[in-house]
Amino acid sequence: MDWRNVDTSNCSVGRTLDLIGDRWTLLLVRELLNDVRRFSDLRVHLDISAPVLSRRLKALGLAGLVVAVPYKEDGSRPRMEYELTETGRELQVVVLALMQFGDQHLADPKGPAVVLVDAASQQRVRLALVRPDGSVMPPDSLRWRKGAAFRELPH
Amino acid sequence: MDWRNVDTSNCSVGRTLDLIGDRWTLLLVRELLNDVRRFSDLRVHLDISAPVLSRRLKALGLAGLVVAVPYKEDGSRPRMEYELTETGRELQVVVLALMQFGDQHLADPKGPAVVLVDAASQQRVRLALVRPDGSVMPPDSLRWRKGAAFRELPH
DNA sequence: CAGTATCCCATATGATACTG
DNA sequence: CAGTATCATATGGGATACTG
Repeated sequence: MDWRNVDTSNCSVGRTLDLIGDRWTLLLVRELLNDVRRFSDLRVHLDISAPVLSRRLKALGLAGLVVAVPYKEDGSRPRMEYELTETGRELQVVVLALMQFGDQHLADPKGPAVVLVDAASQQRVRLALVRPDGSVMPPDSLRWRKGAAFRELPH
Repeated sequence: MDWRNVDTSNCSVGRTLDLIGDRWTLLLVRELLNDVRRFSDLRVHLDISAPVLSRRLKALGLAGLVVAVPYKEDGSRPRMEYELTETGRELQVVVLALMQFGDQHLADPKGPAVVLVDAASQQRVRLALVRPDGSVMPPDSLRWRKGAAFRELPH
């Protein structure tokens, strides 16, 4: 398959980048994955301006990745907490991929700031390519093939 | 671990986003991973303007992710081909993560345009979290723990 | 044709000031 | 305090015109 003839207007990489390909969204997702849910916590921890945070949350809501759920503390007005939807939580793989690349190639010489572990075994885990039977595949034997919605480039 | 106290200025997610977190770079990496290597091929296939393509290639070169190697066709002046370095090729995991999310949640109802297969077995493959022994872990039992370069947030 | 320099514009961001 | 409206600015992108 010559990739130059693939109609990439239909490619999931580009579609996903349209959704989350700005400087803040994935950092925001990282926070939400780690249960930072309140506007002011997000604002302070990300060091993001309030208007931008507000807009990003709305955009993610519109895309169905985040929902606002009200909570109430004694004596104060109800406020909102923001949490990832099931779909939004699946962005985890993107955040982890960024983290894995950064840890390997841009990291602090001392090592990673954060490591990923399996809650059950406490072993460190990583992203890898796996076959349907669950076996791990070497990254260089990956091939891209035409899928159901494949389109040749017109002309 | 309360993530609100983590000093995220040292986080690999953010560091990687600084490097490739714009709307073009990862699409460019997708092309390079698929052996589209020439300036004009990249320009046409991505539908990107020449100045931007030029700037992105330079930036990626500076970051050590891409190198320009000269080639010569009979009768014409030598030109450049752009290819990913070993480090650059490791961005594959990021591109695949975007693709996997998009295929699952933003895709054409007909299915994915492109599928990933293992060259040896021709089986479809996917990104998953695996333990050191190569066994696959369920995504919801993932935990983030302090790593060697962990820093608490001042104050 | 391969690539770059220049200029212009769209968009994203932050500061500030505001509302409930 | 939780958020939003408004505005100024920075950054990234494209059009055009240029060089070798």
